[in-house]
Amino acid sequence: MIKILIYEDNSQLREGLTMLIDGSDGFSVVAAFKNCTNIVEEVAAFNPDIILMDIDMPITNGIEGLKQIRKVNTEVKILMLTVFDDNKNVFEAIKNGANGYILKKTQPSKLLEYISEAASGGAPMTSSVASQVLKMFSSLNTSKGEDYNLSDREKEVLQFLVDGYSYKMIAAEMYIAIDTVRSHIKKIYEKLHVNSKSEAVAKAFKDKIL
Amino acid sequence: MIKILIYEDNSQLREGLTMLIDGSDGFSVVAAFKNCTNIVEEVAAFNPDIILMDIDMPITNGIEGLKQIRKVNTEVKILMLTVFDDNKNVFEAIKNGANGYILKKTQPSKLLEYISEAASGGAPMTSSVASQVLKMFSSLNTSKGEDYNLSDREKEVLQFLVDGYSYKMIAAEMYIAIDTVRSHIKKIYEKLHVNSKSEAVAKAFKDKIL
DNA sequence: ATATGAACTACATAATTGTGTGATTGTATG
DNA sequence: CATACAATCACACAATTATGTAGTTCATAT
Repeated sequence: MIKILIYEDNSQLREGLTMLIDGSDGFSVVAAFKNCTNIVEEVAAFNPDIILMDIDMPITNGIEGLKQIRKVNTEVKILMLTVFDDNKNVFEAIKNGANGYILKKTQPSKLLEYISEAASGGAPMTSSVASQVLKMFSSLNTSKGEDYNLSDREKEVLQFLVDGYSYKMIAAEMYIAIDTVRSHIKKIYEKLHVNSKSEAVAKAFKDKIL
Repeated sequence: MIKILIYEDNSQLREGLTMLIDGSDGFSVVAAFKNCTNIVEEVAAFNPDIILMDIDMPITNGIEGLKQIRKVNTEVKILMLTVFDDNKNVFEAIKNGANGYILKKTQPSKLLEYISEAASGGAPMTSSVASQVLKMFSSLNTSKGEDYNLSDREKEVLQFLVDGYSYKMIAAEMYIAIDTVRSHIKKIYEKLHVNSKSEAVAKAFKDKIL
């Protein structure tokens, strides 16, 4: 028997969900609340397997609720429910350890299926949401491709800059004169089109040089 | 009518898939091949809506096939098919622009559903695969948790540092005296345990402050 | 009510960084 | 062979940054 806890501010939907789920074999709604004000206590008290969490709720929204639970409980599966597959929320939810993200327009039969999947360790997602996730993923990972063709030695120096070394320290580490370090750095700045250490460091991170 | 192209080395499965899909209303298999040696030409010739791509194929594997198509065609939807939801392949496939990732053990009815979803812009995934994707996502993105409790104003200043502003420029942007900027920065350095601009910038990136 | 801390300003000094100009050596590459 | 370029070093000057000490104001929390 899968124990389910529901957070949904719309009372009609809340009751509808409860009836649907409770009326199905193998599923049991242990409680349903209209806000997540006392969510931590409630989760501890009812010890559910799955939480259905509406995102758009007044006072404490679903993302906040998610964060609060995850601070104390990483076990319970949390399915986010929402009307829109809006980019920002999807991202936030995933970052904070949601186990699935489904749209409210999902048909009842599917919903039960999703709950089962989540209970057995899967991550059910409406496919439009999944599509967004994939896009984010591949965009996050694409390197800018920009190539500043730094020489090997210049890359070494840049690495030291990123690691917070002063010119003097770099000179010592590389067994070269401090003026040589200056000279390398001057060249690096030209190639990266910057004119300060911190800009160079920022660019090294942003463009994933090194 | 959704036009489908199949790549699958196992002839039994290839024919099974073809029969299943071709026998369903609204779906049409335009061709099926046992390897992706000439995939670019084939895709150009048949102009399918969806490609079902087996990952585990001899000679040119599915990931390679995927890459080759994506070089010349970003429109066609590509569904990866595999026996295992093995981590590395999932990651590679997503990075290279796959539109979905489903296990071969998926029931036929589901498969058709997945194809439809992909055709309409979704990203169907077996939920166990989705679960992996989410894990990757959150692990890639997990902030170190380190909280340096910078004040709002300090965060603003740090952001300017990251953007390569000098003290003078920051003072101008924030309508405060340069000495105030110094003062904020001193505080920031204390909180981050650094003692130079570039170190602060590096830490801001590394620990995803801001 | 008082203490705490954020935000602000000021002045001074030392250290580091940024920039210009110039030079030598060795290694490729056409 | 000439040219280009990476890597090395040097000197000088200006600008920026780092650090210390010190004070005011305002809001918030104990």
